[in-house]
Amino acid sequence: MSQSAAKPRVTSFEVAERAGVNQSTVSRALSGDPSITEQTRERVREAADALGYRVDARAARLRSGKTRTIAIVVITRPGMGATEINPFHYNLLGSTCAAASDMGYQALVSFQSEAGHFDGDYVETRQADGVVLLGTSTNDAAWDYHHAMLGRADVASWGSPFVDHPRVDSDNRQGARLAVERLLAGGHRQIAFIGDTREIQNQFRERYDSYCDVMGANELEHGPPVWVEGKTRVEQGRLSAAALIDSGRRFDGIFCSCDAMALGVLELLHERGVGVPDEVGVIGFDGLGSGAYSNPPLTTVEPDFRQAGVLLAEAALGESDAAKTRRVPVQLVERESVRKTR
Amino acid sequence: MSQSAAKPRVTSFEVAERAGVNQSTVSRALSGDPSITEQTRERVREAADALGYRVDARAARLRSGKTRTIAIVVITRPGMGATEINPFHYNLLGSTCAAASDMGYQALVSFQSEAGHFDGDYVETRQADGVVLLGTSTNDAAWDYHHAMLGRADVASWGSPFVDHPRVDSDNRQGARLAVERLLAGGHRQIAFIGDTREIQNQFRERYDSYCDVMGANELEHGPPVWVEGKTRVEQGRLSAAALIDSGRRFDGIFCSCDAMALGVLELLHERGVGVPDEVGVIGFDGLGSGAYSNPPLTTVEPDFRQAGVLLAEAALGESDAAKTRRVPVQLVERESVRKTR
DNA sequence: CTGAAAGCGCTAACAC
DNA sequence: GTGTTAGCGCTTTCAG
Repeated sequence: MSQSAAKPRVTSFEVAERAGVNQSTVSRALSGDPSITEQTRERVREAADALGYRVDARAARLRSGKTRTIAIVVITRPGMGATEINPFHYNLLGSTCAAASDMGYQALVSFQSEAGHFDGDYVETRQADGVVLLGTSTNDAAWDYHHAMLGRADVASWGSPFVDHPRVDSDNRQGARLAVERLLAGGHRQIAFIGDTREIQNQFRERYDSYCDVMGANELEHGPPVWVEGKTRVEQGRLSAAALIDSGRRFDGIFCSCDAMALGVLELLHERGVGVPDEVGVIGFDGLGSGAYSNPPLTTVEPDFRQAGVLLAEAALGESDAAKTRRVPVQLVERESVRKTR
Repeated sequence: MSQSAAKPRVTSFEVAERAGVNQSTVSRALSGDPSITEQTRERVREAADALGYRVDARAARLRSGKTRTIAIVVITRPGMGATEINPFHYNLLGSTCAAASDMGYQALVSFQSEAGHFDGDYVETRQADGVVLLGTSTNDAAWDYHHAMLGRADVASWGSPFVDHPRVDSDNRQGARLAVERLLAGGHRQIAFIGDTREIQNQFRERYDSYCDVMGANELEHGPPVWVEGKTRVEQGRLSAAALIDSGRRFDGIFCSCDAMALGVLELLHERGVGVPDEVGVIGFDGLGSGAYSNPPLTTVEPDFRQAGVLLAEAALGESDAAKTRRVPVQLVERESVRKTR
């Protein structure tokens, strides 16, 4: 069929020869160096087009010392398929890629779940100028592996289970406030918090603390966090809701620490014949798309993903003060799992 | 604080000196060349560790002529945020990244929506060995831009609106068969098809054709495809379902060309007081996670995403016959939008 | 089994 | 404004 000869790569030298200029002039002309005459640049361009020449990015980067690339590692759990990854993390991934692109950077992405395949040395090996870590906080081996780099100026992260380093995160306190106040506005008074607040779950603890504050400010009692272990967040939500009901504790509202759990809560409430939002109002956190189709559609607190991507990319590229935690603004997404305000 | 001097990069020459060997020996030792004595390799390794040496990937790739990278471009629509991207495409993206990783490749990912930012020249610029194109088929400008590369041996795609090239796709005929036969098994007889079957929508037309075949084989009448334009697939589903009801045509089952539309269909049916699955059975296509939380949970046809990723990566790397369309096996995911079989 | 030498294709000082 | 000259850091013949 075709010739078995290796593709004869066209180099800048050939372009130079055809355009009748020096090779370095080709480089300058094509990279937009202003000191090149428009006329020369045009001649070079023509020669390049005629030859089908394209700059070899590897050589350009080696010589220039730059990578113009940002690495994004998404932590998942062993055995987890692409469909089981939390959509929240996909959103973060998409936003970070977009932000990187806007900043003129490429995105090298890697899904990591198992020991032996962990890798965060993108900067050391000169593959990227910075790295963004995100994904499930429930893969200890993965986070342990990456722990050491979490303080670096060229590393940004979202959702790390550690508390000893700066990060990018939702404005959890404000989000919880929005949620609880909305529940109150709907006439819900006995509001329970469902979520894991162990020390390492910093985000959830911040949401819980803020929930307690808002309840207190309204002279209402807050309860202890309700949380039952389960394989997935959805299952944790189901189990927690069941435990809450079975505990006999009275409640007419639930603030869930995340949407995936809220979806499980909604399922269980439905199965137990508890009406939402009439008997019990429910609000989640994360802005999951699935919540728009749940029964009933889930009211939730959504972070500004675009902004999240920007902050993550900037932090990884050292364009912001990496020494402090950055907060992403949140907003309430009204759907139908809370009673209407009058 | 720290010294303002540029980071003094450690090279293989310094490692060589410390280990008392030649620079080329360092390269061989570290790359696992079997001709190096275990003893020498160990000495080199120690020196490298002591100096914090890491191979510069840019230099290694330039010299070796390889990239060990696959580019993945996800086509979206202008103005679309990360949360609005169809989860189906995220799943495909995740699977392709995973497959690439398993094959020893990196993944360079790029979300593209607007003219001026389109780019598919990853192979020409030696940034990747192949490219995978996926995403929404409803961005003409983007696909027109990429059209020319769709036939290449180093390019694979999913969901292109063009019909003049091989691709990777679900086994649409088999999927439609599974769906319709399941509806039939649930006692649904008057089954309508909702979806866009214009020529360029090859996937949907295949699903429609297969639906017709199965209906015919069961001596049942098939109807014309029902489809109403709308901004999003969900809206299209809502509008189409409304149109179907308003047409007065009798139906007790709906096979939807995709889950996003099915979710809209479910919403509208609920609003109109039509019971699912008792009065009308509904099945979608794509295996969207959101379907698990819809009202009722949506029975659907799901492609094997893992396999999809493998086929896409292989096709992009020329490891399979790029000249022919590859089919990804599908399976029925039973949820609750169809009547139980007896 | 290891050393010597070449050079991947480009960018960037430095000349003129 | 353009040419000359190095050399980025590595892999890979080719010797021995």
